[in-house]
Formats: sequence, structure tokens, C-alpha cells
Amino acid sequence: MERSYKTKQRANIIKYLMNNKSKHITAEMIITYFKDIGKPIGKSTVYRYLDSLVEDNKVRKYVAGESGSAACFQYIDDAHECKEHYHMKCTKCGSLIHLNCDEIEELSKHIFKEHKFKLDVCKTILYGLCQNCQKK
Amino acid sequence: MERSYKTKQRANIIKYLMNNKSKHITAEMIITYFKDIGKPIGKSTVYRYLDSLVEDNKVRKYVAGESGSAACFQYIDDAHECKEHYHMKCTKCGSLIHLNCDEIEELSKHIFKEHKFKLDVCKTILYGLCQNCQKK
DNA sequence: TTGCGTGCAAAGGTTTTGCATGGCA
DNA sequence: TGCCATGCAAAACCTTTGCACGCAA
Repeated sequence: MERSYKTKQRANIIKYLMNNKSKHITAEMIITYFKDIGKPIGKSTVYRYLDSLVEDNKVRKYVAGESGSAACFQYIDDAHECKEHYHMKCTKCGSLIHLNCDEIEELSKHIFKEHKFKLDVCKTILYGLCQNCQKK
Repeated sequence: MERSYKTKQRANIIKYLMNNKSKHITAEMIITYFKDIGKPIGKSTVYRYLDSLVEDNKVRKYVAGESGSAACFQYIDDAHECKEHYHMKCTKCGSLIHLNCDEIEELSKHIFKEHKFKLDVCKTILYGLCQNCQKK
């Protein structure tokens, strides 16, 4: 049933994502990194692989607040419970905040019950301003 | 202090947005509409004016979930004391669902109070499965 | 050998910018 | 008249696609 090959490019990309799981990685960052260390990877390869990782729920994808901006990717660590959290991203400084909160579980239940919509915790990101950026 | 002129293009754009305040309007829709009725407006004019309207808080800008997709705009009706309006997008069929719900207001307040994070209603989209797609 | 993966270049779609012209005040 | 607004085309950006070649199994 395994329909994919193991290639150096894919191994490198996934390793890079795992080594940077606390950061937001763009396709451009991956491309630049591997070009700089002398192991360039074609951009179509990067985009295509990222897409398939997102599809397999290995990686989370989110789009920044501005329309023209690049999408960010983040490795999903199965061992940790990031799957159970919601995330909030600051539209100004870009920081990602993990939200562990019963209240939001309630919302999730409420939406399912009243609005018949099954929220996908992993894919949903709440945008707004973090505490620091509110001050400015 | 008023540094802007009144032009036909701007009047038309704002009128169009007001007449469609329940809908999500893209720049492309505006351009196409006015071309079709024989009063074409240049796309740079549309984009530039929409930007300034967003800056002045006359219009809300939504960035859709997909990265390459067009931004949506919506006129903010001051009279209707802009009831906060969240969106849920089905990850399967792509339909966008408007969510008017007090429960979410509560969440928004809770997050601000307890987690010091100021949610940006316009930019946040809740992802999940709509009723139809859950059945499949 | 089979057929998926790769990478280049080109195309795609949205938005921005440069610059000469048009039009409000 | 002074300036902002407009509009065209071109560019900038991020991303996708076509296609020939490479490489894993």
C-alpha cells in the first residue's frame, strides 16, 4: 500500500522540519537553507512534498494574516499533545501561542451540537494580537 | 485635514460594497461588475481604494484559508454595531459558513481576559467538516 | 523495468508599483 | 493651478503545472 519512494530530498525536508518544530517554516526557508548548504532542492519538490505532508497530517499549514504572504508549515509531533491544542498566531510578530483551555473545548462541543460543524482542532488557528503587540 | 478627493470610481465602489454588505466581495468581483455595466474601473484603483478603506475601518478584509486565493472584503455597517462574525470553512467541500453566535463572543472575551490575546475576528477562520461532508 | 520523484522553466492567480495622464478642488 | 486619483502595463510574489529525465524498488 506504500506508494511512495524514500528519497534524499524528502528525508532532508522532513528532518529539517523536525529540527525546527517550534518554528514557522516557509517553503522559501527550506529552499534557501538547502541551497546554502550546497544541497539544493527544487522548489516544486518542496511544495509538492509539503502538500502531501499536510494531507497526511504530518505537518500543519497555515496562512499568515496578509493575503500575499507565504504559507507557514510546522511539523506535528505525535509524541506531544499539540494535536489537542488550539493555536493562536499573532498577526503582528508572528508568534504562535498554544492554547490549552477547557473553554474552547466547550465551544467545540457547542458548535458541533448547535451548528452541526465538526471543528478540526489541528487545522484551526485563531488570529489576533498577542499581549506584547497590543501595547504598541 | 481631508486629503482625498471625491471621485466617481470611489463613490461607485463604496456604493457597490454597501449594496452587498451581506456578501463577501473580492477585488475581482468589483472589477468585473463595473466592466460589465460599462463603467470599468482600473484594478489598481480598486486595490488601492480597498486598502485605504480597510485602513480607515470602513471595510473588513478577510483572507481565505488557501494561500493563493483572493482576499474578500465586506462593508462595515456602523448602524448595525458590527456584530462579530466568525467563519467556518469546510476542509472538504470548501464551503464558507457564516457563524453568528453569542457563544463565540463569550470565547472571545474569555481569551482576552484569561489569555491576554486579542482575537481578530476578521482573520480567523475555523476549519472543520460541514454537516454534509460529515456524512460521507 | 516500472513508475514515482525531481527539477527546470513556464504558467497561474493575486496584488503592487512606475509613470504618464486625468480630474477634483 | 496644485495635487491627488486613475489606469495601463509591467513587475513582484507565492504557488502550481508540464514535461523530460533520474532514480528507488
